Amino acid sequence: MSLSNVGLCWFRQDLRVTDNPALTRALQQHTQVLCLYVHEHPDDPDPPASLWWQQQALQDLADQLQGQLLYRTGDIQQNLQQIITEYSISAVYWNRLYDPTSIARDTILKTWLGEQSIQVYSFPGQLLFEPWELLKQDGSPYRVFTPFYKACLAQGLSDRVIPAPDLNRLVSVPDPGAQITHDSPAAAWAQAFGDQWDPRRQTGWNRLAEFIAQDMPVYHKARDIPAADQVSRLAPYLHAGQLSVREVVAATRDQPGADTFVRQLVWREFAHYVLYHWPHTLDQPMDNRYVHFPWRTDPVALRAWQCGQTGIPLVDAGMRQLWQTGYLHNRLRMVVASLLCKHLLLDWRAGAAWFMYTLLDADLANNTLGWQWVAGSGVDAAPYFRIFNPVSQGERFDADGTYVRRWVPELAALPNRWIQQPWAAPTELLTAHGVQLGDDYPQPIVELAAGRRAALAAWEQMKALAASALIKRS
DNA sequence: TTTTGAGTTGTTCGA
DNA sequence: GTCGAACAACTCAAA
Repeated sequence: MSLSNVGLCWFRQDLRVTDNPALTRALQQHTQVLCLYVHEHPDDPDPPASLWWQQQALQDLADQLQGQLLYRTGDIQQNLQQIITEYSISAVYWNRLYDPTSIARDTILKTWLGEQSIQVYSFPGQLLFEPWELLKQDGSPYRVFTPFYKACLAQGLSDRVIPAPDLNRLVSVPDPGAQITHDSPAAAWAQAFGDQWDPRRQTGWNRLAEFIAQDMPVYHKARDIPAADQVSRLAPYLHAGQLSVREVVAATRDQPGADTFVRQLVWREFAHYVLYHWPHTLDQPMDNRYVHFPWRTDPVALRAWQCGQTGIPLVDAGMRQLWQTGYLHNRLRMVVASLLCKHLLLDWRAGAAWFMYTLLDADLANNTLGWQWVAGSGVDAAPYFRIFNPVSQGERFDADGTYVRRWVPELAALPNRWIQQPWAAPTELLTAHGVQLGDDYPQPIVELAAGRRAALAAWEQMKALAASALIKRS
């Protein structure tokens, strides 16, 4: 096989052919293009749920490339070195990522490739705006969502989508029909995902059309009702880059309800923007005072939360939905996170790690922003006094208990009056409906009013500690 | 330059 | 039962 003028398109979180600037440009510049994916950390003994999605998405991408996707595992630099020689690569193309680990890696690779006279071209593919494009008048980055959102709208949300290129000049790879082999989460766990989700791009695209027609017109209200499930469910497709955010914006443009939905897409944008400008927020609070927050360590409570055994029905329903489906409705993400950080005073980073492990859409930037928001330590965070009461939330957003009954079947027989707070129900009523608290269903792990007071007290304590630390320093 | 008002997602208390 | 106020501190943009 003679190869000349070969470009390498390195796929990362852009597992698509349409609206893929790196792939399109590589095909414009080269007579032949090699498509590559490298799974950098194989042999993870306990892979997260999102690896299941990634594996399926890769297989789907390989199908779209008529099998011509070179799949490798292990160190990226070593793989590139070998591939460059083997395939006579003269230039490398990729779409940019904005998390600190990827930036550090890509920077090193760019220098290293340059030293070998290999051209490197990187492109904007993951976001609507490059994070350094949107700044305040004074040249510094936005810290508040709404001004950021307005700035995005003022710039105009691009809906220019690059059509799928002609793929008949891809380099043939050995064994193109081979399955993408990947370490995947435990078989039984993955099985449950397969029952719920189809990670192929076309399915995501179909879901988008369905969402726009059926759900987006009422999205502003219905998105808060977890049982209604009238949300897009596109996050995993967006995270893997099977759909580009520009495609989604373009499809929703001028359709009823688009404003509210696009605002959510801008939140995704803001999350990546914040992580780019303040990479330390990955595990450090944006608000310095929170360095002094008195987080507790309580593995038993953390485990109860993870397993959906807190004895608080709405929270347990959410945590079970998360574990069983790799997905959690947005409102429940807030409710369960608030219970962990506020009532239980457990470190948001423990909750964030669990979400990253269990969510099929596990996205570092979105997850970090969300948790810091709930904890109160982040950019434009929830005020300290906003403590979600899972009973009130249940009565407001799951008034007929549909969602709780779906995921906490042991309580299904209880009347609406008590479904959100079985501990308050008369014992004889519980007995009559076959519920023995502490036996069929746990006693609540925390008394909600006391937990709220403890959270407010912890906040006062943090303030005092932060103030005295400030005095000591000055 | 200074001031002002608003800022994703809530709860409780008291009138 | 309903309703408004209070709950910090800071950022940002417009007036």
